[in-house]
Amino acid sequence: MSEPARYRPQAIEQPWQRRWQEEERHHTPESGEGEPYYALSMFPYPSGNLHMGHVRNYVITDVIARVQRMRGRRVLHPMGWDAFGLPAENAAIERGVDPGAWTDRNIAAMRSQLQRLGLSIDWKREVATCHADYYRWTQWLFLQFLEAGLAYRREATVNWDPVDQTVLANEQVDGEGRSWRSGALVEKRQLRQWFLKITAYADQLLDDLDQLQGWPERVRTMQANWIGRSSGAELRFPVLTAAGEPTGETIPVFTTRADTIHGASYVVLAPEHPRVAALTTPEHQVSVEAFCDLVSRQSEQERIAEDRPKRGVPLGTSVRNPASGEVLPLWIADYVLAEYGTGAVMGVPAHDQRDFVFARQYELPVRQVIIPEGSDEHAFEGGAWTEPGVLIHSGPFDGLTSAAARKAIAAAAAEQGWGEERIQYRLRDWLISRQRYWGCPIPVIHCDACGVVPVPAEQLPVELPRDVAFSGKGASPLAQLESWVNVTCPCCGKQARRETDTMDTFMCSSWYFLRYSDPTSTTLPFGRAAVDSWLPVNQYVGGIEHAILHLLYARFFTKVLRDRNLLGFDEPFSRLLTQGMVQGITYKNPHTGRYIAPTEVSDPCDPRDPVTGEVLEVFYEKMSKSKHNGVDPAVVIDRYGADTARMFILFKAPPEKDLEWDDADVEGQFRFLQRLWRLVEGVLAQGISLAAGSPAIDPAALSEGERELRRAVHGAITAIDDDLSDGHYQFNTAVSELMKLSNAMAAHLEAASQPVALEALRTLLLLLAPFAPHLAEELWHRLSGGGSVHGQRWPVADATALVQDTVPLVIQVKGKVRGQLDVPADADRATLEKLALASEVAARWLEGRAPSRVIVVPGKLVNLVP
RNA sequence: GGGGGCAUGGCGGAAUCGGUAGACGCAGCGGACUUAAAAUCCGCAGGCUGCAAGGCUGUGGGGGUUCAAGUCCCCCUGCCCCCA
Repeated sequence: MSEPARYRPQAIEQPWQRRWQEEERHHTPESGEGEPYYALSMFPYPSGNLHMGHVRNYVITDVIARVQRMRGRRVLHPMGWDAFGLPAENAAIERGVDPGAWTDRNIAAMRSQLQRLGLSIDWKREVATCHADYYRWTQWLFLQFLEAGLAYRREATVNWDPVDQTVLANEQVDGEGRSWRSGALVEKRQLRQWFLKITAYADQLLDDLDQLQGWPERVRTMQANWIGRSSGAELRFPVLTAAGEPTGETIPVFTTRADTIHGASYVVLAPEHPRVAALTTPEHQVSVEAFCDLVSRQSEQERIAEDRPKRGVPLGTSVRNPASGEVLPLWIADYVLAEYGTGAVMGVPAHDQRDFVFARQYELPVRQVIIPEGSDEHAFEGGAWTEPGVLIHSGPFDGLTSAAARKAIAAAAAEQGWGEERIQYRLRDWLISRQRYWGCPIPVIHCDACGVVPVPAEQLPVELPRDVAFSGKGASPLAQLESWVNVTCPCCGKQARRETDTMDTFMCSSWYFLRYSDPTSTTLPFGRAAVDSWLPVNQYVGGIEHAILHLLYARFFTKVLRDRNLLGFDEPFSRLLTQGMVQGITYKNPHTGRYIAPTEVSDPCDPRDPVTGEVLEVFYEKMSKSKHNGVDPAVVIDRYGADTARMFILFKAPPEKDLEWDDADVEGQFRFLQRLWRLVEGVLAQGISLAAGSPAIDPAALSEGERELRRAVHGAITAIDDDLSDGHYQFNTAVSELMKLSNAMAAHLEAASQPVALEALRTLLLLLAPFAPHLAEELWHRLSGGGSVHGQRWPVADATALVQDTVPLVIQVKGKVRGQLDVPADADRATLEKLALASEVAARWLEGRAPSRVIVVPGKLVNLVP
């Protein structure tokens, strides 16, 4: 007899991948039987290197897609590339390569790495946001926003690198406010930029979170907090002349604590507030300008952190408290932000901690107007009293509770014309302008005569020019390219200039999931029928780092496009799974702070610095180059095959949790697949084949071992169905069920009759197929299964196979387990009680006394309480 | 500072509705096979105690509800995330 073939994934995986591709096995059925199912992974940035986080993401989605196919659904499982962004432009600046060519090379490299994982992706629907046939429609959608009045331009603050003379993205500014490239201290500059009016949808984005029951609670909470709806009042403080007469101008402030207005002892504007210069008296001009200059160099984080000192200067002008009539000084301070609310607040030191700190610093009066309910005035050693209470020193409002006073004061303000109730959001409009080359050009033209003119739809796309010089300095490369900038106005035909800003890449990723439904459309970004039939996405899978921005923007786009009649649903993603990080074992020298590569650690049980011999810290952290703790998926696949990598990553941790990469566990997973291979080799040697189909099983004629095997088979189906049910995916326990089934088969298969053995083998391979698609296919083929294992129907559990004659019954005495009894599975409560009382255990522990109480849980236990 | 989450063997993790804690795997130990090793197969395994049967104890700590608590309630400690 010849040596049985060994499991060599390297020999079977690529041939099957090629064959699946030839058979177009993963193409999306546009019509036919079965409900549509849309399984989607967040698309990657094409860095050129696939990392383990990607692998985890795409394998999870792939298992879901494969199971749904076997359950008879028509599955859309696409992939694409979030392909605009800074790295390509940096490569251009540093190495002179063309960003487009660089990106395309990376896409090709990552696509082939992804394909090695055996993912059931329909590559015919691939999109790349940097290709003109895609960004043409990003531009078209921008024009929809413009037409709807949801895109507008205004002055906003940008990070300005004074050395490179260029605008920086927030990510390019480090924690100390320095440019990542030049190291210069970054300045704030005002620039006219494009915004999308996401605040117009704030209420819907908040309210519709209730529809998203298939999303993790914490993601919904994070979005709700980000939107930050708060109800309060806008109150207007009249500006006074030096002589104390009203000028007619008022300063509007937003507050959630209108009840404290009588405690206001000053009013503060943000340093960027547009009225600052006009409201500064000549003698304060120098100090105000100096202060504004200082603040412009601070990050927002520094400005509003509660533990930082608050700084400010007076403008010299006074305002009148509209409630008390009192004259108050007008200040500017770093802790007030121009972007939030009205860019002005009333300072109430007694009842707001930041105002309190500020008032102490500048010796402004602290006046208490709220006291704790049922108490006297209290002293302020600790700081402000910020809880609600009862009003004092508040004229007609004395004695009201905070809640009642907020209503009453807002009502009085409305009646007297100095304010009204108002809803305020923390959410700000979305700044989409980037002064960068490698992004989607904003399709508008600036004409001296006609103003902002949208590029006519038939002239789209506005293509990125290819003949560009990248210096990394000065204005965006687009703005420096006169031949591109100078155009004629589509309206009047006169000389005009192109918009040179490109879009935030979040624009491109806010609709790619819609494009997959109709990826080749040349008349619209997607057809209405196609988008409505595939969406909303049944299951979206991606990292928690996108919990706020990407998911919020995608929801916003969906709602706007719905209102433009381009699609017919409210929310894009029905279910969301946020997978955890993949962490690598990390060695660090606690004294030098240096990270040591695992290959340099000679003894992992006693890890020491290879140079100094010091004992190293060992922990798990997100894989990254700088920490030398990364594991290359390609290396793992080369060594063990894609199936082992897939199985390991699914088995090692539940999907939402962080996963600690462990080579020994990978090895263990490989051993499991080898055992399956040997199991099948063993039955092949006996001449067993699946070609005969599924011969009938006579339940009455089964041996005890056969019945046990069938219990394992159908128990596995039941358990895995449960583990893979919508919204509570537990791939780790599903894999462990496969292991249990394989263990049971190893014990009972040889002695089993052919029909029972065939049922077990068939089921094992079907259940394995979504997890280890190559091995399942190969074994299916070797057993002459006929067709592809991936074209088979998901198995259905036979409940009668799970039935047992006797079941173990636990005997408890006063809640403690004292013994076990085999009892008939169908015994009723009275019988169980009788059997328990008659047991040896009862006799021993009750010592002849009758129990005062007996609790019977059929199928589980009897608890005897003395 | 506010909001949310988590804490189970040496390790990763299981455990429907409160009902046998530790499934499955890794590492470990013992045995078989082998000249030997690897691979493979069989077995053991929370801790303490006992020759054994067994007993006691045990899900970060403390209290509570219950016949019964990893699971529910209150307090505390530690870690993580988000917003400040």
